[in-house]
Amino acid sequence: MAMSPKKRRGELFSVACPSRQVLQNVTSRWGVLVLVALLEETYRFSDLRRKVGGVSEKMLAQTLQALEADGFVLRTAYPVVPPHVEYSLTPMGTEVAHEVDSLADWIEGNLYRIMQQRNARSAASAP
Amino acid sequence: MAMSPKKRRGELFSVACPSRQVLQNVTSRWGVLVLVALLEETYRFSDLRRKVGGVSEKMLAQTLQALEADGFVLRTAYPVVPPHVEYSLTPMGTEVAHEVDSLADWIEGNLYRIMQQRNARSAASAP
DNA sequence: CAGGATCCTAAACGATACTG
DNA sequence: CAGTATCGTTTAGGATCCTG
Repeated sequence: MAMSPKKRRGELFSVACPSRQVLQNVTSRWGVLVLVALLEETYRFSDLRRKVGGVSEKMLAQTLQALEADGFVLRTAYPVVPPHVEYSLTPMGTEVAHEVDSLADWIEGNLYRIMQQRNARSAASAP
Repeated sequence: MAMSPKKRRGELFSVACPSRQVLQNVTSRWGVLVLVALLEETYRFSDLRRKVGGVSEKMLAQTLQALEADGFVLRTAYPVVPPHVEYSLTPMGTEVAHEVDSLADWIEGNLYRIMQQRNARSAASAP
């Protein structure tokens, strides 16, 4: 793991930075959930759809394709009938997934705190 | 700080999980950039708008309000004319921002790898 | 300067139906 | 089963004008 003594960021704030698209794929509404789910285990399409509550077929397919194109998700299709397709994380995908997982973890772990903050504010502005 | 030895997640996959909304605010297109920017320093509205390339007034205001409601961003208005408003991170905001920053860092640091993966795939599917 | 109000377009999203 | 195709709805997002 590289240790940079200095933060060398600035590209991200540029309109044309390619990182932005990747960031969008990874942090999209369903992208986050798919990555976290696949971190636990390999899933078939339908199982993943059941796992990730609320996702439509279309969005799941779309999300998986984007993540696959970025090299984060590996799609393995077994030539049988009926079709059997498995989705898993690539080594690179596992790395991002850990980052995303860490963020999701923080939020879930601090949800109570966040909610209190929220209530405190609405109470203050609505006496 | 609580130390849970086990991963206690699953709520996140539920359609009604409140974490999802917070996650959306934090990982939204502009939310990420705002958090990372404010991690470096405090910004005024217009300066932040210049810093975050491509954001419109409306979206910046909207993003800041969402992050403020979640208790991540502190809005400080000085009663002078013309108006002077500063945005900074709350202690809690600093914590999430570090998570987000870590993710953004990973992506920027691995962008070359990701792009190569992408090119390798499009070359493979288009001979 | 910091936004709110308004209007409008493009994109995201979801439900359903259909196919290999 | 694992999608694709189509359609209608909703939301995100941007441009512009306006005000304290």
